[in-house]
Amino acid sequence: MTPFARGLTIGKLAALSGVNLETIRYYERIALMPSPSRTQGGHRLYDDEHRHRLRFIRRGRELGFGIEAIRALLDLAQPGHRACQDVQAIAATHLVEVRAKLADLARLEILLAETVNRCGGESFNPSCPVLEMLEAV
Amino acid sequence: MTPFARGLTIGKLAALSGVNLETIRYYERIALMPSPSRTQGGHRLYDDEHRHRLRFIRRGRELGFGIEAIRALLDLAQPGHRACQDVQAIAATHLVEVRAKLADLARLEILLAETVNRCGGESFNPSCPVLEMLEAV
DNA sequence: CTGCAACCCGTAGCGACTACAGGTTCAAGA
DNA sequence: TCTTGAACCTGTAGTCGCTACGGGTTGCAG
Repeated sequence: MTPFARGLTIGKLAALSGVNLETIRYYERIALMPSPSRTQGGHRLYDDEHRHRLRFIRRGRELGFGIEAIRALLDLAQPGHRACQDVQAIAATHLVEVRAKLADLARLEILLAETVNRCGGESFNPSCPVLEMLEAV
Repeated sequence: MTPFARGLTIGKLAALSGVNLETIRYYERIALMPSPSRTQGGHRLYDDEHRHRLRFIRRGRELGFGIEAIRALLDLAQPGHRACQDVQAIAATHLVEVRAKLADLARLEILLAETVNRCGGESFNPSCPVLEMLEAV
């Protein structure tokens, strides 16, 4: 009946945040998450600030940002020196990369779909279009 | 003036195939490429069969197949037991994965583009849409 | 025959986790 | 109060597909 439910265990935080328990420890090891306080026995105890930060990280990962980008974004999100322009620069750079990957993957999909299709088509094909593509001179 | 230009060095093979020299050695280590013959001094010497196989592997990688898939495809491409149906199954599975990634990335692109756009828009925005997205409750 | 580019091997690093192994702590039920 | 066993701890190694390095050897052209 404590008024403030302080002190989430790592397991609870993991369940609550949707981030794997081992990933949380990993984030601490690479100093993306700060070291939380501990029980006398050494178990980690997290508070709301940790939860917010972890949620920020998870969202960043979902948006495809790399760890270092997220580290930078977390810095830029500090109250006091919130720099929207810098944030936008990071996001814009990331967007360019996402679009490049998207284009690559789209090209791949077309090529692959077309080749697989020629395999399963109705017409008689004695050889294998997929192997032909891989073996073509 | 040897009639058969046998015995490509690994460097020549790398240049010729567009596969990194160290990658070729890596493929040998994981037994994706067979061990070639050697000079007396121990330098690798490749022949046409190696070149064909490496080209097959490179094409497979360009199509996004994983190493184990390529290993399976190489087996299925053996003259004697060429199994188009099995090949097609591997390719179809891969296509499903490619499409899943493509869909993920497309969703991501839309979300990211929309958010970044709200940053750079003409309208006055005192806060940062990117940070807002990352911090949203 | 010298010099140096190309090769050799083995190992470690990348990114972002994930999966152990082998031990300790916590908390709920008896 | 004691016991059980789930949850936690640390540290290390594995994943994928390479890439890079260090320190040594070989090959070939001048």
